Amino acid sequence: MSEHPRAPDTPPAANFVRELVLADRAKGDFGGRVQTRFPPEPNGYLHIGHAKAICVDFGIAEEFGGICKLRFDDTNPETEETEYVDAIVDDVRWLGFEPGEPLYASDYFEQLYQWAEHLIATGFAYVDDQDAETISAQRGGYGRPGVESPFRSRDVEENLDLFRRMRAGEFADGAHVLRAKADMQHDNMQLRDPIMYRIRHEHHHRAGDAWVLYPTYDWAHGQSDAIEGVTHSLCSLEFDSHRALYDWYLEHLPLPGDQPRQIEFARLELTHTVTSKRKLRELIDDGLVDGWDDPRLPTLRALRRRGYPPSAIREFCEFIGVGKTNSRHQIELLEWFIRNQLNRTAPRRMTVLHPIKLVITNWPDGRTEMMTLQNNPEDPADGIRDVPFTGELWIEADDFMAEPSPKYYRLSPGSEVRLRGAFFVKCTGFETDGQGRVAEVHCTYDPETRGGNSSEGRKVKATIHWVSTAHAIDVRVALYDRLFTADVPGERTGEPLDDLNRNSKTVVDAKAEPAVAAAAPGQVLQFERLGYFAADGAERSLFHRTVGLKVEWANIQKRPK
RNA sequence: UGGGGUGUGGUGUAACUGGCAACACAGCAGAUUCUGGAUCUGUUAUUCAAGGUUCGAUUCCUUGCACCCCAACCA
Repeated sequence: MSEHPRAPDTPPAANFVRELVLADRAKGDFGGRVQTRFPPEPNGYLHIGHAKAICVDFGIAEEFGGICKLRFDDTNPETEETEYVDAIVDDVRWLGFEPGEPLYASDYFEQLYQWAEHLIATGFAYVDDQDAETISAQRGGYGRPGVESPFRSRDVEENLDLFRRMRAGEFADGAHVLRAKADMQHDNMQLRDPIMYRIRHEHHHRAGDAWVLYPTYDWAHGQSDAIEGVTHSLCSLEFDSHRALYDWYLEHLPLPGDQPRQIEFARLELTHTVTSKRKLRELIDDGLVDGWDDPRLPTLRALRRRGYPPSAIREFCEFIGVGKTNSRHQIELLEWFIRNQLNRTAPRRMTVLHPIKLVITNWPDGRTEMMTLQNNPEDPADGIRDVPFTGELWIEADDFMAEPSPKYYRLSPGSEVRLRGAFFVKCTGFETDGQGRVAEVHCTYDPETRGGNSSEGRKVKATIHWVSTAHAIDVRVALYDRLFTADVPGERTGEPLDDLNRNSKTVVDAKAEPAVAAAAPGQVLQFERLGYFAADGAERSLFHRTVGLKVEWANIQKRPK
């Protein structure tokens, strides 16, 4: 792992979860043990928001010498699939954590059932015959008490009988539910006799057809924690009001060990993107992006394809900390961590995205010379390579201006620049095509500057990249812009898609130096002066722009004259 | 409408449980540079509001205000 931007000997940033765990240990709770879990529902792919949760869940456990397990919260057979299970395990591992053998809430269905009977027997649960609408209406509202179900006083024997027959499959979906007998007057709506079981004649991705009775999240979650020996059950803020119910269930059960503690923290949100499963799915289903691994998406699969190093994502997550404040981090900060990492590790190559021809008029006809360039000036250990140089090169269209604006110090008539690692060249003229666009730039080179330095100490203000036209290889480069133009997609209208950037992807045909052909699938290169680019995992010669370099020039142009 | 949570520069996060409000990103200025990158130096800017307690309040008290979550047989 690379070094953290924080000074190495400063203690880890304060973090309220860490402090709560510390306090529990000081009290001797849980026998000093720390165990957490990462509990995704296998109904979609993991995204950057999950990455933070994973870092927190695994991170806290690791920090205290405890363990963290991956548990699938697969209590709803309608939406869950094995495909997602495999992808999630894979993503967790890619991020850099060892999920071990995954656990499944569905493996606890029998124990959950037994505990449900225990609750019935002790008078804390009952079978309700009413439909969802009626139950919802009886629940009351904010500031209005609920009214009790007419089935609430059903006796234990009848409840037990009905519940067993529910399990046996005697009833249709929705005919009965099992409810906790808590408090219909409670200020916290979660405690107004919540549903524990619903009947679903549905195939389960793991349990198969063994059950028609499925536990709800609230009934399954804390109990699963208890079964596994979880000590600290970390979840996101919206479950705050569920904590009372989490505790209620646990307090009414003969637990095998200590009662786990739920702690809520703020999830990660980023500007210019969305993480809701519904929106993500919509983008894909409507063909607005090319699939779950489209590099514009915040899914882990997409970020991986785009070339984001997992270690940089982890550093980012550690850096932003853990708190209870709802907030949205600027995507620029994440990108800073990505660049910071890649700058040290990505080999440099030259690729011209928008080529125009540069002709060196005093270069000997037909001559090729090999220029030696460092693979990474930030890491001399990365070695050197030879790049073929000739009298006809591709250079970036942006690197020439027929009428240079103030402060522009690349190529323009009469100016001299350095061709990276090669020679100084002086512009002597240019040709335009029929529409007045620059088609070809002419220059002369100074043979005394071979390697890129003038012997008499002459300086140039700019260095540009180049590719010999005779040796260039053709590559396709996908340039990505923000998927959403607004910081907070949907903030104005309530509909994120209203802020969709319709031009978030541009694919250009580019010219690259020969060494680019050797890029391994997934490898990230720095195309000099342009940014970082990841070789596609499947399509050779396709590169995805991971992130651009910072462009000072853009700021210069923005400044008032 | 009842309950719960949260408010610190432009953004995000800290401040040893009352003692000079700090760090990072972004911005600006300069140095340096064979990437207008990176690096280095400097710099602008912050405690939701109003009261109170106190020698002293981001921290404690009171009252407001703003935002988020909760009335799925989703998680």
